[in-house]
Amino acid sequence: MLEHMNPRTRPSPPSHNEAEQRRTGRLDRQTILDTAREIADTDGLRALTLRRLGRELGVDSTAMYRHFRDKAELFSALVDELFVAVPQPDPNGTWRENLRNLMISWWRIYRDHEGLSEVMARQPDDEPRLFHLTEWTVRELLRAGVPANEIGHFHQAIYNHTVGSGLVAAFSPWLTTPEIRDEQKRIYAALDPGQFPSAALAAKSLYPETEEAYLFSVDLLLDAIEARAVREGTPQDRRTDAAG
Amino acid sequence: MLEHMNPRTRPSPPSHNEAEQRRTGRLDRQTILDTAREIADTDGLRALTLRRLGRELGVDSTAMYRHFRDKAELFSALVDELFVAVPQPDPNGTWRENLRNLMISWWRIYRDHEGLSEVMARQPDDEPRLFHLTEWTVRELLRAGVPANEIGHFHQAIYNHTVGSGLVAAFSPWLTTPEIRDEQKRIYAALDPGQFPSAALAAKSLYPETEEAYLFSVDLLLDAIEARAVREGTPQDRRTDAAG
DNA sequence: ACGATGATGTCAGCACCGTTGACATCGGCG
DNA sequence: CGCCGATGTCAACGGTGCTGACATCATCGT
Repeated sequence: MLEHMNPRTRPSPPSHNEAEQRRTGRLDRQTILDTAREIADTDGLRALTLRRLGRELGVDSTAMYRHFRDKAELFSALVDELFVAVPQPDPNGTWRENLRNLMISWWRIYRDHEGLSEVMARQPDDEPRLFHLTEWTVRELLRAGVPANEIGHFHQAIYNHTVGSGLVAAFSPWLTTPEIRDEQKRIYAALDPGQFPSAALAAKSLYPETEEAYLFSVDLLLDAIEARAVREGTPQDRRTDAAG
Repeated sequence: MLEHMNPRTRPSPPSHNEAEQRRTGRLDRQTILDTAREIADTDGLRALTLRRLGRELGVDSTAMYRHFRDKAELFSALVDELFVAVPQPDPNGTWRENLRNLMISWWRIYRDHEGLSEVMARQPDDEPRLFHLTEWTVRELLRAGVPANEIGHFHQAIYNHTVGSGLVAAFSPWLTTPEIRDEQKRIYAALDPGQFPSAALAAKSLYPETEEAYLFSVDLLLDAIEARAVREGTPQDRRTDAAG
């Protein structure tokens, strides 16, 4: 499969001394990744081009090919880095606290890196990072009392809501940028009550602050999970052993 | 603002006779839109280029500029068309039925047009179509008993979940394509139970069928909304008058 | 009937994109 | 010292959205 790599890319030192710096060029996988992330965070995904990256690094636009097979591999490494920001659940926390914290820190990665959210969401689910996220989510669901054979639906609901809300926020400046939110509020307040009575009535409450709204929806979902888990599975909170 | 349009684009006949066909060229806004949607549905968003569109229509790649100011306007018209597929809520239905149907048909648009889902999500919220969707959602929430000043959070939860799940599905072939789903199931079943005990335990239930999983999450969310609405607002189901 | 007019499609070409093959450089090692 | 491999550069390819100049051609007022 990977026996004949791109001869251009010879990424890692052939397991020489590990900590040894490849003092070869001014370029460096990590430097490239840092700059790339900065560009994406600042100016969005479309601005993250190899030419821009090269300009930013004072290097030719094709120099990156010595460190990454192609742009896709660069993206992959980029999001791998981001997901380390999701902390391991606290073994002493309740399942609900842990699930809540998981959903929040996960979502915050999307919020903090809007430009890369699309790339994160497209990253396939067989990466080690995502294995951990799944493991943690499933563990807490089991602790909540969800039967093992129903975990999939609950897990999917959480995944969809978390990643989905992250994507929506990243794609919807009118939900996240305060000035645009205010503008939208004004638009809805000025709606014709004859045509849109309900929206006009609730106009003042529409377009709430982004994180506050997400936290609300997380608690909403956790309420439902709790109710279902109690109804369908073992009600009490169990320790980490999930052998039931 | 629009006083001096792109001289190239002279889109609508100057309100001549309305139903009169502009028998001018072989091209036509509607024909372009149909072909564009077909390309996006078949081969994805990246395949939808002006050159491909022109080739498909037997026309130069720049001919579309006579009917759309630019590609963004074409996209905008494209998604405007798609949202008509969300049917108006049944006045005789309960709020829960109506909200459920709304969330399902909305989501199905994303599922049925994966290639355009990204474009749909980026579409700003001040389009007439979205006004209607907001109006309908808010109306049902009011009927559910949610107080007007808390509608925003509930509405945002529904919007995030619906659009978010649609985006996730569109971005995650490993969740939607049956063969890839099975492959993923196998990967999780073969996980090291020492390292990922919970995930290994629930492996068989992970990666459920896409629509079934979404329906589950919808009911989950509606459960929570119902519980909260009853707790915080007027419990009973009211008729369409939202003047409370 | 006819010529003006304006709508529509075509063409060449711009700047930008990711990517490749050939080349220059340069440092460390035998 | 001299090799050689790793790294960066250069020119170029085919792709993208888009523009200005041009050609065509139906319609309409005279």
